[in-house]
Amino acid sequence: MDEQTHDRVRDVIRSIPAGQVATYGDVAAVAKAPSPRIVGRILAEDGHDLPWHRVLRANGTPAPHLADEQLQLLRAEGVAIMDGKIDFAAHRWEESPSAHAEEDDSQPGLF
DNA sequence: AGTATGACATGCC
DNA sequence: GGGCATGCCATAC
Repeated sequence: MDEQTHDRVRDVIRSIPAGQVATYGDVAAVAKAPSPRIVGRILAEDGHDLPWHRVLRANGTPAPHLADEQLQLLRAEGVAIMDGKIDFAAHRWEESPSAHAEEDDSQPGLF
């Protein structure tokens, strides 16, 4: 598996500031993951150390089993919850790939 | 070794 | 608005 993608996804999620949220698709896009599914899988595998609660679905609603924890954690960070759903318009994390811009092509040391 | 599934997203009908 | 199919990778059986 690609450690780079794996690491990038974790890095991106860690880059999400408190009080803001992002969708799997956004994280996948910023982390340059081949598919948003990878993001969900990485969270399930190695996301225990990451603010996984800041990652939501495109609908603004987390997974059914996690939704309860999600909403509480997010609300604790100051996120506005609209009837069990996150207010995207108010807390959508601005994908700033350039902000942490790692090398994308790069063969480190191969230059 | 192959099939099914999972913290998903997107396109089409 | 809801259901079906596809892309992708790892784990479980």
